[in-house]
Amino acid sequence: MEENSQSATKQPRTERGRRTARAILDAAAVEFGERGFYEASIVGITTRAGVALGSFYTYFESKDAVFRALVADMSAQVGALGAKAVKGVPSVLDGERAVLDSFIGFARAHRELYRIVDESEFVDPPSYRAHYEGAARRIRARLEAGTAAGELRDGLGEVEAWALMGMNVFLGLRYGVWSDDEDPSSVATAANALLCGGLAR
Amino acid sequence: MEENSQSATKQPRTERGRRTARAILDAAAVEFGERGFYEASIVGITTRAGVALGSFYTYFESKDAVFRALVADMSAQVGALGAKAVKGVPSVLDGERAVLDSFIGFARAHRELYRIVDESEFVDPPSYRAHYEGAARRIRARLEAGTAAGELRDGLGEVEAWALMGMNVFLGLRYGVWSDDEDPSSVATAANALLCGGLAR
Amino acid sequence: MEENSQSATKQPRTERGRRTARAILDAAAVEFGERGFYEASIVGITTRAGVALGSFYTYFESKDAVFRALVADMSAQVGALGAKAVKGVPSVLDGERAVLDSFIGFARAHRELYRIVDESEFVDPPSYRAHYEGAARRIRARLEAGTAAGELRDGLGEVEAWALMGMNVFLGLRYGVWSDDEDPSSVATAANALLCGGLAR
Amino acid sequence: MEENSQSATKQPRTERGRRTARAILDAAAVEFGERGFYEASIVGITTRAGVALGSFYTYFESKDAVFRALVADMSAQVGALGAKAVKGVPSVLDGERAVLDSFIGFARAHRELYRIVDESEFVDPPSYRAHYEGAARRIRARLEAGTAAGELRDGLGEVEAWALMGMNVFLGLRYGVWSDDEDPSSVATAANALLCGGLAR
DNA sequence: AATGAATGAGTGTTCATTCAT
DNA sequence: TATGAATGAACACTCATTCAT
Repeated sequence: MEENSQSATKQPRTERGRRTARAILDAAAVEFGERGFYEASIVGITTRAGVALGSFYTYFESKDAVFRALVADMSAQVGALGAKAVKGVPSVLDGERAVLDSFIGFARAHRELYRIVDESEFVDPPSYRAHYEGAARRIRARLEAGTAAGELRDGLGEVEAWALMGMNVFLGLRYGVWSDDEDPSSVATAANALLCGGLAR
Repeated sequence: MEENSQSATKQPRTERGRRTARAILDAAAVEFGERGFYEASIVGITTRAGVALGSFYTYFESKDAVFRALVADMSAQVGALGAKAVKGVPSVLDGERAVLDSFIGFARAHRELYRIVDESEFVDPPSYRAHYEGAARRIRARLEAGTAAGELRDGLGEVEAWALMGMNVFLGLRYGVWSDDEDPSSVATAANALLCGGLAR
Repeated sequence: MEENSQSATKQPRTERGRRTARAILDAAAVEFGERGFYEASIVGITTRAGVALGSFYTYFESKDAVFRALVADMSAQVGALGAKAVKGVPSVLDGERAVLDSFIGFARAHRELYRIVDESEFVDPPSYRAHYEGAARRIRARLEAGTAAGELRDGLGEVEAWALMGMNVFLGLRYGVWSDDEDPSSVATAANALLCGGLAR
Repeated sequence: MEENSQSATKQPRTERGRRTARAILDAAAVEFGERGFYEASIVGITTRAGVALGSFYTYFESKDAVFRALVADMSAQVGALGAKAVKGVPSVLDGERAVLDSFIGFARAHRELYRIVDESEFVDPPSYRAHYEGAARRIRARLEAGTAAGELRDGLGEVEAWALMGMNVFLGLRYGVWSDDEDPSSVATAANALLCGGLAR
């Protein structure tokens, strides 16, 4: 749980409060990840967190509010992950491979990611849009930097960013969440070949 | 609504029954599309369909059952759409462009598509997997045919199919459902350039 | 239960439905009368009515809605009672005595009256105002008719109507609801003497 | 807030404690007056009082207890008000006019009076009875004194006391709490005319 | 086939009260 | 004394599903 989950939460004023709030947020990630937003229940969350039902409402406005906090948090984690992956990699294309590689690994370690982020399309559409528009913006910035640096061709923009994001998301689902038996870096390499030179002979 | 929605439905025996069942299924598509599975209600569906609440259960086992029928139906429509788009197009790459082009148009005309198909990830995971695995299989078959025909390079397989599918899905969301102001064929052309030769200079 | 309780209720379409709705409304009068609005519960009502919890919501929007319906109903009953009491009595002062007499009797027979009408001051102030403003209006009309007929003195208006209403309400509470041991007509006679000639020697 | 609110309160031992207790009691009057007993909350009270939630229980047993303390307090204030109004007025009838006059003024200045006293009918019936039985007793004593003094006729008793009290209560509600646009003394004069000589021509 | 009344399990949320600090 | 975190009982309301007509 990173540090940007303050939205819609009632800030704890003591250390003990901080621990409780954290326990609830972590438990919520597990509960939502396992059962989905609608099947999840507040008692389910508080039971997992080992606190009383009422304590939930000491720290969160509502079921929706924790969910939103969680989406925002995961969104931030994914963003940070990408930034870290490209850090220090001079080639944009290599950087994108690293991004996908680490993303697949992350999806494996956080199988709740898709359950939560994707369900925000139904629970809180603004969160969903914010997540994907933010990710697309970051990818686009990287592509444009690649063009500026002479590594990538001209004219790259939003369409290419969304195409690349779509690739990553589906490969993360298929090879991160749905199965463990492919090596993330082979998948990333294969996808990267497409980015580098396309599919044509 | 196409004709393959028999799964989990109780087949009507009279013409009147057929009309009622159809009215309910169409209404369900609207209700689920507008409100999502969990917010949708059976009364909402029957009210839209102009029939009594009880009539719903004359034709469908349960709320889940209509939903599954709907997903299967849309999945089939999308499949048929792709098949139609590539029909008679000799080049695989051109075919893929046509697929994306028509898919964006379809998403615009059927904004409920994503609301329904994507939500099956939470409502009925098998439907969701079936939808995407089926689509990936069809794309893969086309790519392999391209390789066999000498148009595409060797070694294309599942990864490329999923990458391509992810591109299409996200471009359909971004340029089909979320906004109308780009020309589908320009989007398809830009994405196709990526497929043809990648992003590198 | 009189016939003006349609407000905020979902009208039953069958005879069976009508019976159920009536049973719920009657049970609500008992429950609210015994426990007060806030201590009363919907299960308490439906249990008394011998129907399932859900059936409550088939006929009433909410807990507030039944309560409002009940207040309106009782208000109408009290109004009708007064009209009936003065009917055919030529003297206004005699009529007012008859009104109080029958009102005390009514309060005895319907001990829930005060619990319900008075609590509307807190649950639904508009209902409360409507009840008392309506009653005051009717009393005032009778007083003015008395003046016009030469029986009562000039200048009688709202103040006298409210004064008279206050008397009746408190005597109804004291001698109707709180104790049975005074004869309603003696009370009414004593109060009427005050109306006729005041308290002075 | 007068000084007789000790019932069911835990007496503060320090000056600081006394201030806190007073702040809470005053805040409770406002909270109950604005929101009614059931909608009022302890946090609402402590927030208004500017103290921590827990401090409430340092000075009061329970929510009911503050409420009872408040009712007792207001009851005493109203009683004192009446005593003061008749003080030094030789005529009982003039005294009663003065009582009503000052009572309407008091109701204007303390709009929470009715909200609190009347709601005790539902929250704590003994408080309610005590309030009205006490007031009736005092009125009755004044009337009997009037009879003894030869100013009022014989046979005045409980019925007349309750009648008079009912008048006052409803006129206080109508012209004190619900509207400001009548002059309290005109209202009191009109009501007094009724007491003096009745309504007949 | 069609209708709509009846059912009751399920759950989010509130809030008085307790208690460790 | 003062604080505010923790507790959990209680309840209104929803809605999928059943079933008598």
